[in-house]
Amino acid sequence: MVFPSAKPAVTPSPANDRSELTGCPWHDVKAMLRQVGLRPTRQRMALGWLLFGKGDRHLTAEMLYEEATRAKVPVSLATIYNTLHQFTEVGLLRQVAADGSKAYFDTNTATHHHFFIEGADELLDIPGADVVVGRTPVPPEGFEITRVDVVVRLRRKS
Amino acid sequence: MVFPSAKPAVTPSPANDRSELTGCPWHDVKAMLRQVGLRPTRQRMALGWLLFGKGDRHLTAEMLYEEATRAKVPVSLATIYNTLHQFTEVGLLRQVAADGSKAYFDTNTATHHHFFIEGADELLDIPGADVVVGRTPVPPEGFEITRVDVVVRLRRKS
DNA sequence: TTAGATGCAAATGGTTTGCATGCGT
DNA sequence: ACGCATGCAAACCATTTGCATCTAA
Repeated sequence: MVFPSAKPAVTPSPANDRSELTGCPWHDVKAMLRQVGLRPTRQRMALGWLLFGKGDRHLTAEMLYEEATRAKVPVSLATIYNTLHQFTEVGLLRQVAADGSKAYFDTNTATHHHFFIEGADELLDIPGADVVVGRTPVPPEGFEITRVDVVVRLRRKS
Repeated sequence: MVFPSAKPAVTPSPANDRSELTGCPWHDVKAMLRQVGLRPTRQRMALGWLLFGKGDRHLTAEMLYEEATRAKVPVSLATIYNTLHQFTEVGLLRQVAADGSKAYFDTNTATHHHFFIEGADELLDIPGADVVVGRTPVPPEGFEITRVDVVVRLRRKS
């Protein structure tokens, strides 16, 4: 898995500025794609709609693929991966390495952290500033911090 | 990748109690294996020696495999994986999901966190209590925290 | 002797790639 | 029309599994 988190966004305008959004999903998604410099194609529109149409979500490629299929949107898995990565590069999504085996994509790109439910492999946002990283550690000489990931692993109480 | 972190150790005795260790690597490893209830076989001895013979380390299966090969220790990759997981189950190692693509095994099983150097895919211990998780978040009803993982992602300064 | 350990090779699962075809602009 | 997007299948990589063979107790 490659984290493109350090790459510059395609456009200089902040990808999270959704001020243009009106409430009409199709118009919104098209505007959003234009804003970040991605061609509003059929499948990108549909995936954007699925991803951003219902609040904050944590999805794997496979999940989104099934959802698209269920919604009768014809998309190949390869395109799902492409789209997920492109959206991540422009800052519409954030990739999370919770469990090592698969990549999760979070529609919430604000700074926040996660619960990870072992076994169920489910990812949950930790509300608010519920985890305070007290003192940010000093990086080694010559390095700078790109991100701090906190994953609180959970298991069902016995 | 499956985290066996919730599994009980094979023996009730604390796996990290290395009080029996003397300084002689071979004797030490044998004692360590006996202590956790694992048969001291040729390859487990060799791998234990490679893993614990030189301070705290962060290894992937592939790295350990190459190291063993270089050291003229005949081991198959499958055995490397088996051994790494067994050692983890008994608490001699800790599995870290830094980058999502491969599993790292840390010989330091004490509570601590990591730097992850993007690109180089290198894992470093964050010294001391250099990251303080201020307020541990309240887990959802019915769940308990098994572990808190903090990964500070780094990139070379421009 | 015998349960457990090992090695090999094949199977898996998630993800990526190459290339011919399709579709926005 | 042009060039980026898409779909498909094959390629990839880390990891796991099945099974025959070995080996520590």
